[in-house]
Amino acid sequence: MTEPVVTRFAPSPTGFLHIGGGRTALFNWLYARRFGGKMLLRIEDTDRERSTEPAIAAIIDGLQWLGLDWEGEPIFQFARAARHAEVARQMLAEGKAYECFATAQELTDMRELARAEKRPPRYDGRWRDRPAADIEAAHAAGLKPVIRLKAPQDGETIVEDRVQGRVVFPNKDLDDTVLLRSDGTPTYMLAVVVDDHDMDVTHIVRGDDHLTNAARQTHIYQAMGWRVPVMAHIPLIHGSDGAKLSKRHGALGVDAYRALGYLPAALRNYLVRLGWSAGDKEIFTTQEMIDAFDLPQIGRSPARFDFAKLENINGLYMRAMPVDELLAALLDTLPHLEHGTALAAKLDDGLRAKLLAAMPGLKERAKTLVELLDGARYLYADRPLALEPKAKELLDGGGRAHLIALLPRLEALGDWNASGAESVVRAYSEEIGAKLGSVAQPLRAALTGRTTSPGVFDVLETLGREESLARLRDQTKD
RNA sequence: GCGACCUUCGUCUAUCGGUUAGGACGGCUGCCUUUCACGCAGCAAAGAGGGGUUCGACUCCCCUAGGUCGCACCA
Repeated sequence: MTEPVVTRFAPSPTGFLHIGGGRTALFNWLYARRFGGKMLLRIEDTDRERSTEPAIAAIIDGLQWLGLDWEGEPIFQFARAARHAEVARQMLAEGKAYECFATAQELTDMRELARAEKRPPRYDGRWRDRPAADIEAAHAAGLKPVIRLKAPQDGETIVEDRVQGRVVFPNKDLDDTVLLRSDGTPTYMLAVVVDDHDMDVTHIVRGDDHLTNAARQTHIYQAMGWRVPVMAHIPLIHGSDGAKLSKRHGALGVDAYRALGYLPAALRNYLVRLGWSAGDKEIFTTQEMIDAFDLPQIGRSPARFDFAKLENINGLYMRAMPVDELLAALLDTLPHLEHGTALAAKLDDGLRAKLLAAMPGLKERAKTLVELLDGARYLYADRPLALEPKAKELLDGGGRAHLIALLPRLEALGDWNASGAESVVRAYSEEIGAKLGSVAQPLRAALTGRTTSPGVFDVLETLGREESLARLRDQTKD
């Protein structure tokens, strides 16, 4: 029996949950699910200057919207500062760490000198082996030291990464990491290691921007005699031009994807295939993802974010979704959609029924909820309808005559439904020897104000007799 | 500057020394059709460059180029 898998998602609340973070969370979540373990959420808020409450709320909201849950309450790293300091002091007592009184100015000079000599900027270890007397003197002078790790100076540190492979770092390239600042607060490097250890994290899955940190953190694990968790550093997501992901590329908060009308299940499906694959399979249910997910299938090269593909997958999900569920998803998302309030304000049982009736025709024509909402506008537009320019042209260019001719025939229609309306319109167009399109298009223009919509006969049916005829009369007047 | 990592169609990817290098998105044709979509059928499109190793390299090794990340008392 192996120990249970514990993964964690550990965002710093200095901004919103962006798309790369969302994917990292998804991978952690999937891995935990796959192996019957759990995912923890840790908010890395030790940077008091930049951490904000709204960011914390946005991250939690983003994860929930994406459908990714975590075990227990979120752990706030800052709240554990005393424990982190305790570990630093323990390392100091054990000689695994030392006090360093180098001033900010000294450190800056050190870096500039290194740069001038074309060496990598690195702390030179000037307090590493100072006699006790020097340290006492510095204390006596009222100086506040940082605690630095006494990292190995020779040999190499090996990170056995499950995605990147065996990565070797010469120890001479890694300097003595600061563990505790001079004000007594822990650094990220210390806090992460202590927390991952205390939380019994077995697998660390994070962006490969942390790969070199992994070597430094390995030193801390070794100094404490703790077992190093399995590491998996996944490549970052890039923008469509291969450069760093920017706003323009999709480096938006996940809440922005909700506002753009993407379904969480579709976004998950898109994200899981960015950097991970299982043969040629493209579409996965959540369960299929869980069953197929594992670390070896994660690629080592960065992927570019592609809105077109996301849109395609979202369209696939929308079309596959039962109409009542899709409608529910649309209505739930209304507060987040740009023109959502217009529909929300008019929503009643009648409109709800019309939306549901129109949904089969609507969902074939939309790739996002935004497009779905837009496509549904004719259902609740106020009379007389504002006509789009092309729709107006259609009526002015001879279409109105057809409406005038059709109006009495439609008024005479017994049962008001799509097939009945179709017979009437077809009979008329045959009578006058016109193509069906030449009659159907003006009809559509008058009924929806547009030149594209679901099938006109379906439009007539869902709109109902009164509304349909009224809209036609509106357009025959002038 | 130093270090690490990456490099298959425009994009996401399959391939785990032997394939006509496959799939998906996007693009283009066509079919369907009352519009727009959907759907269906088809077409074009790739191993960064150069050296090795091998009977045989997309696959292994080296170099070059390009890209990304990292090098804080930030996380």
